[in-house]
Amino acid sequence: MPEKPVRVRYAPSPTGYPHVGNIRTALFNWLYARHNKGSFIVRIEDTDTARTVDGAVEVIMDSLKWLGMDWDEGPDKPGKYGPYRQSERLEYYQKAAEKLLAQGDAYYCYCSSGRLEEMRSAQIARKEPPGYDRKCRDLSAEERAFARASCPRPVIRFKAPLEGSTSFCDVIRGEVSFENRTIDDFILLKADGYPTYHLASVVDDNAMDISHVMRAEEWISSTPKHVLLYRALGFNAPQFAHLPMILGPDRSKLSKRHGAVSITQYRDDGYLPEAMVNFLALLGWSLDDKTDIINIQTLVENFTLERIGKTAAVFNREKLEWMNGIYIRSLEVSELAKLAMPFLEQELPASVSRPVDEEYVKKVIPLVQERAKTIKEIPSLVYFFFTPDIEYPAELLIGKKMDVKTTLNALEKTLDILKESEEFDHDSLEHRLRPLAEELGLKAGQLFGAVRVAVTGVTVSPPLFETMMVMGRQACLERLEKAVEKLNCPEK
RNA sequence: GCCCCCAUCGUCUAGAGGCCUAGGACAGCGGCCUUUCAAGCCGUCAACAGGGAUUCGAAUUCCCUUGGGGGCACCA
Repeated sequence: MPEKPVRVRYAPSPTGYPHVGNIRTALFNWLYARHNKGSFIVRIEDTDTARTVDGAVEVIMDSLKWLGMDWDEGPDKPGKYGPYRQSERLEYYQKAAEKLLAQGDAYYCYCSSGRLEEMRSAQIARKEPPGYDRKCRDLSAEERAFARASCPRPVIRFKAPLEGSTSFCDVIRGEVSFENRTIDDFILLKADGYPTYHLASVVDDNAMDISHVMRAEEWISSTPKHVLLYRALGFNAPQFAHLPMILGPDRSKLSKRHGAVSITQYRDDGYLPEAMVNFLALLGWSLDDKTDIINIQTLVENFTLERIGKTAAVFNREKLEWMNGIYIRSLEVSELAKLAMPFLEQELPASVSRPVDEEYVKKVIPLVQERAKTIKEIPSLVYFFFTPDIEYPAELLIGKKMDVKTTLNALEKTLDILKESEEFDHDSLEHRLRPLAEELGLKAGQLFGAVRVAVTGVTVSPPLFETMMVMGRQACLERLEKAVEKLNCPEK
């Protein structure tokens, strides 16, 4: 039996920016397509005209591109199954609805949203499951004509079976079964002529020859509706794979109140796409019992549905950070410098002249590469390399078990030594300053601490000698002199 | 309320009846290295939700309970 080619789709609705859950779904679909040399299709589900957000489609596509997911068919890549925006496919849904109407599998419903709302709240008050009471299901011709007069734009509902059960085989969860009496007479076509998700996705997945529907677990309870639709329409249903949910730290469905959930936020926060992909892949999937760092090619080579888990996963930002650090450290210096540029331009103080010198950035970057967890934090780690002046309180110069006198003396001696020679590389600094500490009866850390503050303005910095080297002899001497001044005239 | 799904360290997970004294990773803690901070290395803490059943043997199979999550829109 020849295997059907794998055709999977990512079907976002442009009602906002894609969050990590959506993107993880996209990633699994993409990985599955690439692993099986199949097709990855992007279909825009813009059937909710009221909630559609301008520019959302662009952000969605950008997000996919950023993460390295390419698509074979999509709104900007017409294939033989297009168009790929549901708003441009209304006729298909219309036709399907009419077929169901003609077959007696669907009916017009004239109920006002007001009545529906009242009905629902009454049901909830009575602790009954909310659902349509099927008032319009079996209207006579006269009743229909009468209703039509007051409601010229009826919706079309599916006539769900009242008895029996509907089941399907989920690739991840196995057999899932629902009692038909729990299935509502859901709406197929809305009053505005647009389809609901249920109709549209079934019609399109069929028309586009989708082999596997991979989507989040939240869809599992609407799947029997889809199965019923496939059947009524005479379509073969695809394979279903319901992916485990990604939850917030409070174990509830991810939403805005969980902070950064939009994938673009992570890009803006200085995360690398490689780290993001790696991390997301591990939310609900694993390679084996020990591998955490997996590049995208390895992911493609090894991605199978069998290794997808069933349990919802909490989005663990600390692990993402750790992983991002790993990827930052694996970058070439010039690459990291390039990635850091926009963040430096953005975050460096106004006193730093623009444009920022990329060649200088390349010299600075190696000093923070193993210290940064995100690219965004780089400016705060290196700003003193760029600012014409540094600000810090004089007391900062005085370290543990030090006082004004000893600190002043240490800095003056340091200046003397540094002025003696033009040499300013790591080794020469080391060979001259370390003995100085001993000579002054100070621990290396005490001397270097004072010099560090004098040169950088902070107590935490990259290794001192490398820092001084990159900063240059002239700048260092000037800053040391300023520090001495500060200690001499405390009011300064 | 009804329906569905799920259940291993705080978190992500490995585990398809004996390999489990339950493995890895993040976080935490301790240490080494060290001029600060990191990085790196070493070590440590920490879980099979509970109860039955099947079996010579169960984290792994079945049932119940409990817990968590999701769904129940003219939203997707």
